[in-house]
Amino acid sequence: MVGDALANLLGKAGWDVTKEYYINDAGAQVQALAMAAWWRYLQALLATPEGLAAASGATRGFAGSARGREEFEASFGQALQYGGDYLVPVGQALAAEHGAGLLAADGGLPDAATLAQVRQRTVAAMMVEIRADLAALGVRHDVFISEAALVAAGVADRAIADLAAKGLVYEGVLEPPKGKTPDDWETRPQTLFASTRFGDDVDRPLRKSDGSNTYFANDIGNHADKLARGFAELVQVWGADHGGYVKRMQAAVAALSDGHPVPLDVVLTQIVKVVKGGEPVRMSKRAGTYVTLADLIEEVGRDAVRFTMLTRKADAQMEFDLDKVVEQSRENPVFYVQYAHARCRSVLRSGESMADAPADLAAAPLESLTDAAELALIRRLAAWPRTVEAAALAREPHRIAFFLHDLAGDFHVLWNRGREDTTLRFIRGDEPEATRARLALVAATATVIRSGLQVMGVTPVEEMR
RNA sequence: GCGCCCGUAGCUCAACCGGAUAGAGCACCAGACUUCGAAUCUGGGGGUUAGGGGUUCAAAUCCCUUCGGGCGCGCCA
Repeated sequence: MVGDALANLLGKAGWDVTKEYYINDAGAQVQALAMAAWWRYLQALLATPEGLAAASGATRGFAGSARGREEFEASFGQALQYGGDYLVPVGQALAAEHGAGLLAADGGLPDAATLAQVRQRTVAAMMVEIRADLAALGVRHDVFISEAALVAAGVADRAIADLAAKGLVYEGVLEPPKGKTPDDWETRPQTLFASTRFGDDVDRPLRKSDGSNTYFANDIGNHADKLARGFAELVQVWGADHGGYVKRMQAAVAALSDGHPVPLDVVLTQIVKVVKGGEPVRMSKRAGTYVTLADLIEEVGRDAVRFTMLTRKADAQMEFDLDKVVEQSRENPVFYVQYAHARCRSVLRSGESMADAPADLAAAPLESLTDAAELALIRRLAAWPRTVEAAALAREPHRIAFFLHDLAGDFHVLWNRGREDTTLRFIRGDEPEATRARLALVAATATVIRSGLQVMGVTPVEEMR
């Protein structure tokens, strides 16, 4: 959400923005995920007579068991890292699509090619879920980048070769971290990137002991790819748990883009702590307290979720109290702003339906707008371009939310002044020129609110009902 | 042990990256609907900006320190 709003904000401020999503579909973690999916595949397959008939070797032993996680690990001598139910449908799909075709000939574990097939299917299924969540949030990306595809295309290796050509890659030994030395620490030479030359605290490994790339190495490829596509500035939005990762990536980008430096800004967002009635909510399906983004959006609505999330600095620790958000959904500031917009539109509709509806509001003379409340609103509107620019430069979309709240407040005040003093109403039959000026002011207010809500990805409603 | 982020009203958060009396919302109290829609408005109580020290004409903001919270610290992603 922060990235989406920030991209919108930069676009509003005049940048030509491309929103990209990096899919971490390579590495040991994903390999482990694929293995778990294969386990689910066996469960689905062996539930059929054909599947049972095709089983041999270790698979046969597994077929005769309760087919749980422990039985799988015992039969194949393979530890599973993922036990969640969410891979069950993936396993069923694999069984339906391939039948017994994904079984190993010797009845053991699948070979590399088969596992790669499973991995691809699994990642695709996960991405369907992620895209659904993104869509529910109203987040759209222009580009999806696959880590595995970049690696396969040799992008990461070329980027590292580029760094090596600059003399920034060497074989070396890292000191163990002070204080808490891991039990299994053993000193060994590694392929390192000299990130300390660009302000990092220590040099960082590029290869694992088995020779494959670290996550960092592949991510260097990811950034090299962005540089190659000619972006003048890079902005990343990461969770706060990646804070220690910022310096090394900035070092890598600085090294890759020397000669034509491209800045890399990293916006860190704190993990949202979900709270219900003062107690932290555990993400546990078993305890029945599992809370997904989809649940949240369904309960309070997309606009309220987005506005609440975006009405705070990204790097502040925050609590999201479910009870309060649901209970206060009526009092949520988002409705305050949307109500102001709806009132603007209501007035403008009335203006248009007048017998002698004033035309060409943009050219209306504004001298008649002299009331303190009118001037306050005008001043606020005049600050809009500056606010957008400052918020964009600071990478702080939350400033837009606060601006909109203040702007809506100014408008509501003016509206209520008109209830006490009828000469301050927007539409006055006896004063066509004053009406024209005020409708111009209302139109400008509506335009700015609409523009700001667009940045936040919140709907500017025509009426509240 | 080291590094990064943070600590502001009872609660959730602001404060235009050194400026004037630190502001909103929620909650609480008291008022305003024969209105272009009261999902709004008006007024009120509530702060030693975690504590201490320093720099400055000026500090929530910068520096030091103590306390408290979050995150991170090779072959995870």
